[in-house]
Amino acid sequence: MNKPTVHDIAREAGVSLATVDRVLNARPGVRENTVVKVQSAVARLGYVRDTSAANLSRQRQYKFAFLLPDGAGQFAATLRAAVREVGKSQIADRVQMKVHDIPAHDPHAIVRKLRQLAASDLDGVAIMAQETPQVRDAISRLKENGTAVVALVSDLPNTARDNFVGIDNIAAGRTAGLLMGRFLAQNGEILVVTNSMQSHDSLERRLGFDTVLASEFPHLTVLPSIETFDDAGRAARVIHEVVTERPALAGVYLMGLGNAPLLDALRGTERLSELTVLAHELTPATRQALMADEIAAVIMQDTGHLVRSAMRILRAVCDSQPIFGAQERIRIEVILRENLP
Amino acid sequence: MNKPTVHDIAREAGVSLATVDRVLNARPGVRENTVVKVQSAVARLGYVRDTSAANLSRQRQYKFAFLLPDGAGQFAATLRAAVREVGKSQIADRVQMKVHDIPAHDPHAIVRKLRQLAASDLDGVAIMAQETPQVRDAISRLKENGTAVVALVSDLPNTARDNFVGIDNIAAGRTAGLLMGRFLAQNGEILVVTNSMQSHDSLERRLGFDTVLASEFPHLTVLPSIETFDDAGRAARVIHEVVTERPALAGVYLMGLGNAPLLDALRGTERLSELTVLAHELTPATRQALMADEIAAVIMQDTGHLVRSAMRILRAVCDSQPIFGAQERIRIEVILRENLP
DNA sequence: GGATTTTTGAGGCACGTACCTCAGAAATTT
DNA sequence: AAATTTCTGAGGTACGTGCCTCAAAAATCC
Repeated sequence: MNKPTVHDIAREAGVSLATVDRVLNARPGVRENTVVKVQSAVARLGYVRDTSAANLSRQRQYKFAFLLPDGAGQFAATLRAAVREVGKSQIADRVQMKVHDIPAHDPHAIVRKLRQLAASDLDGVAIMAQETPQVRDAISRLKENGTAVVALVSDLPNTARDNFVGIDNIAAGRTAGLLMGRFLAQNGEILVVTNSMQSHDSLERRLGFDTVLASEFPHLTVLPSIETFDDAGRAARVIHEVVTERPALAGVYLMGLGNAPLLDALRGTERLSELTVLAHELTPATRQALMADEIAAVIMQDTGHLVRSAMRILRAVCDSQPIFGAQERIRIEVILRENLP
Repeated sequence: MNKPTVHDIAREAGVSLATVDRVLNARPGVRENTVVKVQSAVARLGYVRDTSAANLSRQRQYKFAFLLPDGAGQFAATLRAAVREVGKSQIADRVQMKVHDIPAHDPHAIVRKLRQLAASDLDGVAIMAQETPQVRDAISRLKENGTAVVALVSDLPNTARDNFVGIDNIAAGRTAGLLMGRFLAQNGEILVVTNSMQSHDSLERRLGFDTVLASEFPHLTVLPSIETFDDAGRAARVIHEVVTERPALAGVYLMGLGNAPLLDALRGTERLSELTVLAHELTPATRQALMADEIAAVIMQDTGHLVRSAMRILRAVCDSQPIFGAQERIRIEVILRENLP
């Protein structure tokens, strides 16, 4: 009752090992008739390719690069750590992962990096970046090169990327909206803050947030989004202005990355304790704010899942195997003070 | 710059392959001095054992059994499905997992099953059961037999089990308490329902729930727990009684398994829409209730993670390797209508 | 029916590790 | 210094699969 091997298949199908091998690896030179015989033997015996042996024999080494923005605060740092972590546990499985920093706001530098990587013998790239024409072109070039590409965290929908690994941002915005509505029973205004409304993510999150609040919690008014453009000073000024000038303010939705300075700015206004604050991504700053009851909830995506999923997808694309989309959907996690991981 | 192999280590350390092998597998017959030489070569070259090749060569087959209660409703069904799912994806990695049904309320039958399993050549057992003296003894016998044992979902703290795989139930109860408190701004009473307060899980969840509500939300009063003892008729009667006789009732916390009949009972009272309901575990029933806005939130543990974690721990115990506790901690997930997976 | 093409069989080497034996070197004891 | 014990080296086989070659068999075409 042992695990069947190719030998067993060969015997069962009444063919030779070579033929079984040809069928299993979809190599040409086997009659349709014989293919069926082998496949039915596979099905009958419940044969499953031993990936250990297969990888060993094939001597395959996957080389993947993770391109992460250098200035995106703690979230990118967590992601970097996750890549290293997953990478360590995967060297035994012949996967090599490397992090490359890219400047967040310099498309040309990103393109230079991508071109440089295209020259090396890379099997796949996971990239977290804003979509610009330059990046689009560079990704097309990578694909022509035969490199697998996935977009990480932020989708690049109009590029040649093979897949997107990240949460559904409309649903994330809807989740934030639902939480905000349930937490705030009284009338009030909601402030929405993001780095930049240029990015797909922010647009989608805002869309989801507004949709839920408008249809189900009409007692809450959502103010126009404030953009910080990664400028802590500017953020502090604008936040201070809104919080002091709007007594009806009841909630704040921090939609993007780089929450630490925004939380500091909110603390500076001395009204933080009366506000219901929602933020994205669990970082040291948001964790601390959660524990101090300054933030009501954090909506996050598990960086470990992100990295592992990206890796699995890159590998599947490299082996031109199908991708199980359902398995690769990244959860939108809601973290409160009491279920902090 | 390729992955170093044992050969490279041997060359680097100036010893033979056999010696490297003896050091790597902690076999006797190597001088301390030489051991150090080999280990430093390993460190220098960054050698990592190729698990594919190792497993292949060692020809190891792990055989694990998952003992799940037969009558625990949809959650157990989900768990069963997860075992099969994970099992399918793991046959390639030489892990064989099998589900065995055990009657939930018959300790003697459980013991019979365990004894029967102890006789077979099993490497590990994951078991979800209530702790009774009989079960305790049976687990001790399994351990003496050299079988790895983990408790699944419900801990068996006073047994010889190697580990517990499941959520921290006090924290889960606290999370429920926090959600209930935040969702309910007005005064009111909370009904808590469980199968049986005999189980560790229910006690711990109730403890966490009460602690948070008492200390932070004193405007809410928690009523004594109602036990259903898996009896749908009884549950419906008691729920109906409480809901109709207590106009101040504002929230319901369904703490245990078997939520479908309880939800039906609540629907029967026609007051469901004014109540804030929290439940555990995502099942078809709770999913549907979430989508219909009958339940405010579900607290769940990912069955896939449970099974995978149990599998990893069983394997680690079999290989007497260390267990990375942090990685194996099961998340307490909060699911709302909008972040349904 | 003969020539040609397609399909199949037999076998071998490789991958990196585990585990075995046996001889010989080195260290230790007598 | 001899005898004994403890280490070490050299070499082998095995695991299951991938991938290759070469010849033989079978099917197809003319």
